[in-house]
Amino acid sequence: MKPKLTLKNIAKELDVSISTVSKALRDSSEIGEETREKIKAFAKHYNYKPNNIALSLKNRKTKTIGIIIPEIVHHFFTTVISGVEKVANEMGYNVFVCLSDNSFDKEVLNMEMLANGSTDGFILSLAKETMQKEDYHHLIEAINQGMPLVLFDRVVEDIACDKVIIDDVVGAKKALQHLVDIGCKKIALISTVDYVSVGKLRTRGYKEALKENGILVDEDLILKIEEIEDSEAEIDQFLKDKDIDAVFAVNEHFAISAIKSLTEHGKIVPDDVSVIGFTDGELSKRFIPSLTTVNQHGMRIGEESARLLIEKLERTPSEDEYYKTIIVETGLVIRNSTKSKK
Amino acid sequence: MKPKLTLKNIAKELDVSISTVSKALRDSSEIGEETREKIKAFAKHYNYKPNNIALSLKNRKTKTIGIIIPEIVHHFFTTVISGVEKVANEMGYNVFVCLSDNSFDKEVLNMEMLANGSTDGFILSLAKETMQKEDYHHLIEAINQGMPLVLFDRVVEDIACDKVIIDDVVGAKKALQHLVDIGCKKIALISTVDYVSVGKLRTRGYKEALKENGILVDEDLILKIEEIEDSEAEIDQFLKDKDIDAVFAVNEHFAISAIKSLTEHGKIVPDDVSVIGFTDGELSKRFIPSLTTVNQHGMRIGEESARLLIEKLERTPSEDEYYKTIIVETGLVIRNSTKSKK
DNA sequence: TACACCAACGAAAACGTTTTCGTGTTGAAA
DNA sequence: TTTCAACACGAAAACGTTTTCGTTGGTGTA
Repeated sequence: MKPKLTLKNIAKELDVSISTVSKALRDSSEIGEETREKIKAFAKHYNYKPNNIALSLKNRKTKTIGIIIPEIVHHFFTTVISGVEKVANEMGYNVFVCLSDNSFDKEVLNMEMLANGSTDGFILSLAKETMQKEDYHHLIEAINQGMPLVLFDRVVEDIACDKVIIDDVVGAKKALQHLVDIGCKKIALISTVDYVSVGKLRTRGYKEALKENGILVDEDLILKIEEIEDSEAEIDQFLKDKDIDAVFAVNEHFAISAIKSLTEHGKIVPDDVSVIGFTDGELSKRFIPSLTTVNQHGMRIGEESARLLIEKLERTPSEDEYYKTIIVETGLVIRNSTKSKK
Repeated sequence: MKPKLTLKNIAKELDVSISTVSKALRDSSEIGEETREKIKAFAKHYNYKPNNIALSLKNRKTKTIGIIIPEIVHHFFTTVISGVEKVANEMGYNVFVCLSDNSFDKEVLNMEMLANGSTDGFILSLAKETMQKEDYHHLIEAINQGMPLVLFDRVVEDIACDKVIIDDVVGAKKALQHLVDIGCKKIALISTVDYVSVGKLRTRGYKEALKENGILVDEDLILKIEEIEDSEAEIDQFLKDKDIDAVFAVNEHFAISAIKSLTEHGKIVPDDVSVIGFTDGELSKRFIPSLTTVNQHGMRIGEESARLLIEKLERTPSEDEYYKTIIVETGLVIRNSTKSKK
């Protein structure tokens, strides 16, 4: 294990000063051509690479961004990471991935770890627990420290930062409109509890779409799930002998549980009941019947978030601050869990 | 945006020297109790946190580890990340996640980025392209630089480093034995091309198990898939009017494609044909019929890898080097895509 | 009184860079 | 011969820490 090659080493070896080496490698015109070439040849031969940490310390920027997500074993979030990675790498940035496990404490801890110089900025989707507690002091603190922050997907209105979200309401309405268009009238909703922003918004879209189509909202047809763990039994209990012709679920797991339950109770999907999910994952694509879903475009969300963050990082901070909210459009992917248009 | 609090700032504010502040905060006995308490109170009040970058530079270690994976939108790899994160955080380490997209060039690039001081060591699963090229110079280089390296899942024998793998051969044999035990005799194999180590090993397990049970290996029953993109059509073509009573697939996607194809050609799974997959993901759990699979325990692989790496990082490098290979046992998860024992 | 010793603190180097500001050596113009 | 650029290079500060090694002033002992 040879000692790591540094400017100092090169300088000593070539009997010049450290500054000369540094300048030569950066093609400064201050250095004579002969020495410059000699130094560059030497550096190349011994594969010199400047030490990132030293650079970070000097420049007071690390060229890395941190992303904190509630859980990684979740198709949507992995596509977001994928998008972030992509544009980050294109712009010469590294990505720190941290998991909050939906825990408030871990989220705060992660932010503190990353805020101590490891990272130039954050991309964050809030933990469920955080949204429940409504305690955002760690976000405020980071912003006050001058750390740019981009929230995505699970955001909260009153934090002054950039945001990337999808049109949850519109997305839900698209799904509902499709169900209405194919002739459904008794449409059940399987959602999450209201403090998860997406659950609330999609529920709103569901209700609005129904009203717009002159259908009465029946609260008995709405299920709100707290714990994803035992959702399957809960959904089965809920759907059992309900008189419905469609189900709109706010994620693919709920959608699949619904299909399972319906099938077991002798109903045919999509002939008797049509089912639409949210989040277009592997599951939706490969399930039989394949699922009609609202596509969230996680990759694009990641890309936009990273772009937003890096843009802010590379601007002079003197320019007056303003924050954007980018809304990534959802799309409806029509597959086999819904009837075809009549 | 107030200027970041540093030792220097505190020192000036309290009219002591930088070293005094540093020592006070680290509870050195050199500092008188009065000043010590004063400094600690000040630091706490203004929420001083030492700058990570400066610490890294000073200590020549970053307390972060890098993990490079071929693709993130893949249940197995996300569980591995999850495992790595878990033990890394427990030990006070951060995790850099990088994606190689199965590209050799991106893998090399990622390693170079991380090797320049950003990271104390690597956890890596090789890109498909790398295994095909059999070019491992970047690994060798990293090791020579004194960067500990742990390979997992897709490993290559002759690199001197720690490895965490599963017993692919044994896992495949477990699956095959189960198929034989429930009375299957004409068992097809859907695998990947041989340069992907896991494909080769699972194929070997398949063949060995057949031989041990006195069944002839029929090469016509073996399909090797190059491109995952159009695997569905390829599998359908392959299975169409084959006379078989079981399929063993080296991942869940192939398994599901097989079930689809079989079902479309009028065969019932599992009554007519039993299907076993490898990698126990969401898909396997929720598909109908749910899939019998070989469970790879990605989480444990991640945990073991991180433990191995950190152990090496925290040992004095003087101790004589030796490398471990940890084999994480696979388990057979029996669900509904295989007949019950006769 | 002289000496040693201890407690409490500060100066400075080091980690590996970049960059500003010298400084010494040329060559040519006056 | 003197003067002055231009050229080629080096010294040193800075980024924020930790740590080694002083340097004080005061106290106790012979």
